[in-house]
Amino acid sequence: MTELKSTSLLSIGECAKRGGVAVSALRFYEERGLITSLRNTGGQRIYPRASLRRIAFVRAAQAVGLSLDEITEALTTLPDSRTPTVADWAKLSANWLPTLDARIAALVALRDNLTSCIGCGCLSLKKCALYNPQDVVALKGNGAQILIAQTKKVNAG
Amino acid sequence: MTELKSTSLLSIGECAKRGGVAVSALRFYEERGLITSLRNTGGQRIYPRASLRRIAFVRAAQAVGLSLDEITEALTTLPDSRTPTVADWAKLSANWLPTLDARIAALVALRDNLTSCIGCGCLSLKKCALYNPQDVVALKGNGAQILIAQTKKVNAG
DNA sequence: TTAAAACCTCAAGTACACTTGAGGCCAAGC
DNA sequence: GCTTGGCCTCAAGTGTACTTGAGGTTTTAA
Repeated sequence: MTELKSTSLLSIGECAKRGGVAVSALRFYEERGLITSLRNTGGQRIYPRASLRRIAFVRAAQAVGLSLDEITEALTTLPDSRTPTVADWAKLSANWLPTLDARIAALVALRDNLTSCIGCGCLSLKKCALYNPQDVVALKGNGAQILIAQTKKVNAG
Repeated sequence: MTELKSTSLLSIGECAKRGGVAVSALRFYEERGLITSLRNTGGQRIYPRASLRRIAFVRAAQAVGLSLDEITEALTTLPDSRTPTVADWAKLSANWLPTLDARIAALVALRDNLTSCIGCGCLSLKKCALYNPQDVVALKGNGAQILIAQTKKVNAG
């Protein structure tokens, strides 16, 4: 119920609600350097409205499959000295397109392989996605590894 | 090295190599009830060749985005009393198609939204994927949250 | 025969992204 | 003024999916 001001300043609770994240997540993001906050005289966090876009970026980037470390790195390319413009954000987001495309392509390939396997009963064939680990491993390669949670390190041995 | 027999029995190391997983992962899968093993006289695990398909299923299911719990549940529908047939596996895999399709659709939607946002500079609009938390939240819903799950960095060798 | 490689169990550790809890301060409404 | 709820910090806990380590046994190759 805290409106703070009718201006563009938000309390952490308001910011969390509007940003679609938990209050604890905002504190965590700040600790990780993903977002920043100002403080009021009582020491409580206040956020300019522009923070919402930054939060939205973080969430969208997570949906694309980036880790918080990667997102942090991406955010460092934003200007420190001024509020980022639409063009700044667009530039960042454009970087996701190849990743997204790759992720989509990998899933489509898996689906198509499954479909053909199921249709033709070829499950025992080497090229079957179900039988050939390489097909699945390929999904983990450069940029798509998020598809399999906790990818282990590949033992070069 | 370890050929055990030229029959269809595999040591855990062989099984891991052929299945594309780590030895420790096989032990972990067994502990979780995802796979089973026999033992030789010395107490070491041996696997029938059919285990490879089960392992492949687990890995493919992970790529689809299922958790180990979900995979365990799916596997319980397989017959206990006999080695699963191609039809058994095909039936299980067919269940993934809707999930896969949904996952693909969500990513495509995100990509298209980004593309149009970037193209038209609409980043401030309510319907922008970058600005509207709901769009991102939808990607996390039921069964798709793995897309946002942990990314562990792979030291590319 | 013997040394190394592979395997065993059990416990603890790792990584990510948060959440929860304890103990206490600040701000708004009645 | 007082209560209530939001907010604060710091530490510890959660869930997933494994990996790593210690200490010891079995198997295999020379």
